[in-house]
Amino acid sequence: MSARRPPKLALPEATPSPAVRATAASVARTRPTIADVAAEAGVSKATVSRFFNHRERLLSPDIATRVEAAIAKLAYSPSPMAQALSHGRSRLIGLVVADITNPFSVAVLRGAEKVCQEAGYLVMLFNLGNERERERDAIAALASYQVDGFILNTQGQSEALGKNPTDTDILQGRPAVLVDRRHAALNADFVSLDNQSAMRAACDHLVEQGWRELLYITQPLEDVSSRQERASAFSRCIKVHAQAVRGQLLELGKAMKGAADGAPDGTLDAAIRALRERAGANGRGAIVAGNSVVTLRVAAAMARLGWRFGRELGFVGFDDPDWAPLIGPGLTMVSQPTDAIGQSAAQCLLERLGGLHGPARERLLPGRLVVRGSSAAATTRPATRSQKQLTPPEPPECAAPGGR
Amino acid sequence: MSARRPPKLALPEATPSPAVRATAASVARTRPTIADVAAEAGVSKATVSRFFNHRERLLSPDIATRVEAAIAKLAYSPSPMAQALSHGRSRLIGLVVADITNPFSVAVLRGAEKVCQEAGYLVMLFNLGNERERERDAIAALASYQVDGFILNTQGQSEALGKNPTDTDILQGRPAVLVDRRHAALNADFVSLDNQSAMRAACDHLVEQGWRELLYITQPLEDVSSRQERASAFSRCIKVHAQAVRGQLLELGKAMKGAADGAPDGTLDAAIRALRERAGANGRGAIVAGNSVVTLRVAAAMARLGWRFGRELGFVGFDDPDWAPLIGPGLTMVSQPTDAIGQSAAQCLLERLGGLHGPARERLLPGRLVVRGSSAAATTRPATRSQKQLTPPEPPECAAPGGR
DNA sequence: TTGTACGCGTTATCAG
DNA sequence: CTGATAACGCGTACAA
Repeated sequence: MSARRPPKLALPEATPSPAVRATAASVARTRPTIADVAAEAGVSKATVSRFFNHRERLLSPDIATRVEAAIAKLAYSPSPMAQALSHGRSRLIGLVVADITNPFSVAVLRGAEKVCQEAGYLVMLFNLGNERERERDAIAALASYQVDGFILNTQGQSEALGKNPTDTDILQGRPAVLVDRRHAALNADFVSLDNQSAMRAACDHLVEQGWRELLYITQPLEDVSSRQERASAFSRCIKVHAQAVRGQLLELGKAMKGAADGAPDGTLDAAIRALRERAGANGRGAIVAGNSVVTLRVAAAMARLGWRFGRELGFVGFDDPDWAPLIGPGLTMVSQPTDAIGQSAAQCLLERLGGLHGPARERLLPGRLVVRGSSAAATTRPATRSQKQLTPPEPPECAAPGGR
Repeated sequence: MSARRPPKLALPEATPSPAVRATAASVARTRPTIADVAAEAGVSKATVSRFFNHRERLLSPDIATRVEAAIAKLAYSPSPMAQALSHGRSRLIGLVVADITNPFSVAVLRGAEKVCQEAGYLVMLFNLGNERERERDAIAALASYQVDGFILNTQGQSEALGKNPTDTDILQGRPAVLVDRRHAALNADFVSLDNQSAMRAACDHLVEQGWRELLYITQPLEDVSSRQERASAFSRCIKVHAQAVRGQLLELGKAMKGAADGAPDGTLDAAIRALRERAGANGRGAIVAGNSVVTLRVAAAMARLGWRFGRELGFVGFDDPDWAPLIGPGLTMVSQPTDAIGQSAAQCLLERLGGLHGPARERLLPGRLVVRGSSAAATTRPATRSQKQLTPPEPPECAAPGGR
């Protein structure tokens, strides 16, 4: 509204405006256009356009250099907006994230963004803030900007999409890659941790170290495929080791939107206590946490109880945040190749954008078990440490350190 | 190249193509255009356009409803791309982040994105990955998409910008808001933590609790204004308390790009040891960490030494990550109002976009000191705990828990 | 109050 | 090999 270029007068044969602007462009308030370059080089717009797009088709070296010079002089670069309008591709990639607060999502985002940037794409970000109803809006908003493709890390399984018949079109026929969470109604490539194998590695390790009573703690399964897959993988592991270990699953309540969800804390504490009791006095109960959010809550619970990982209870968690080595004796973690996941997703998408057709692909990347103190052999020291603390000192009331 | 709409034939008076497409649009592969709506409603494109933009100007109720119906029927929404091209505004906001890995940046991003979305803007994200040379490219790339404004959280002070004369134009005259880090060459609004007061609160607290030998640890000051401000604020605090405490500053070496920067760890350990020796046997040495990255490294060092916060050394850090309560006795932290910072930045920008002129503004938000165990009174127990551990057991070599 | 025609910056088609 | 010219989808003076 302020520094907008004054509309050109519609004088039929006045001095051609582009040229005018080009020469007067010494103090140009606006980016040079292809017309400016054309005028500067004394050629037509089409020629300049060809210089960029159809370089293979010979344009006489003479003219080519003239155009090149003009481009350099004016520091011209094509407007992606106009290109999108005309040519149909925006060189934009829409990225929808369920919760930007989740370090996993950020790590993936990072990997994906890197690849996209290197390929000349820009990322448009939409954060759902854990409000899954907004998924439709997010995709629609992105689509309205003509994004060339989508990378989706969202909850929405069947619910949000698929009801409305027009939903099939929601992607506007543009390719999409799903990350970490499958999407029933969408046929798209899928990239994720190999949850099955990862869980297997975690459980095998615990069993091997002598932990015998396992508890898997997860956020609400809801429609989130990765949570479901890990949970069922856990069950399967328990079955495999049936003669040696027992297992149980705890699904945390939904976190109240932003609230400190106080009640669940109580149930979490109780569940942990119960685990220890089930395991008996030999200290062979261990927790498996479904992701870093759960890990955080479990660690807080342990602090409240005055317990220490690797002593009262064993522990393995999914994700490997920076701080995992610093909690207690260090937390044993299944490290996800987040960067690779993000990069892989972006590459998948780029391949599709490059014209690759065919059925939806699935790319499962292996996790890596990072062993630290929290899962150290349970059998070697129950008599020493655990027994000693069998009845742990009552935690100093609620004067817990975390004054949140 | 594949499913592109076939170019309309240039038949002078053939059946008007929009209408054709509208009726055949039952299986439309492309979004409806304003022409489709116009045809459907039996009015001109201009009328439909007016329906959106100049609602106040009377459009006969009759036609208004017809248009409305057509819009609803076709599920039409204007193309922001075309609008941007024509009208000059894209409803896009460019967000440049120095390092998306930094939780602080993410938290700010979150707050900003929320406000932007609510105001109908979409965020285009560009992550610098700590490569400051890319700042120019980032801004240029975003500008090429006609973003209406910028939110910048980048290192670049004078270096990257300001040399090239065209750099003044780099923002294309579009408003920008700087977050956390000032930018010498840019005149733009600035939103940040009130570093001066925050540091003051941190130091006062430590002094009050009896810590007497302070060490401020920061990432390389380089050109990052927030680091510089905190460092000088620290010096000032030391001066204020000169008769009671002594202070020193440690600037960590640049982290090797992605590497485990092994060497600096050694110097960090040495510095911490030296601090404790300076403080003497009364255990009154305390660390102040400039942000959560430093906190992480310090915590790792403490683990290597076998020391515990609040016992061998006191601690206060900037930023308040989730895991702060879980390290040792809980870490005392200066919590930044990250969400508010992000929101405030976005609001600043929206005001500018709304036409607000005037000189660059500066908005400093207060931090909040969250007291936990790591800074608990130093004077009450040096004789008990600290003395006992005066010569800490040599750490078990480099078999540190963190197998990174 | 509504319709017509043009421009925004590019690309693609079709003559030359 | 190069130059007009028509889209792309929309906003907006200008005319009706």
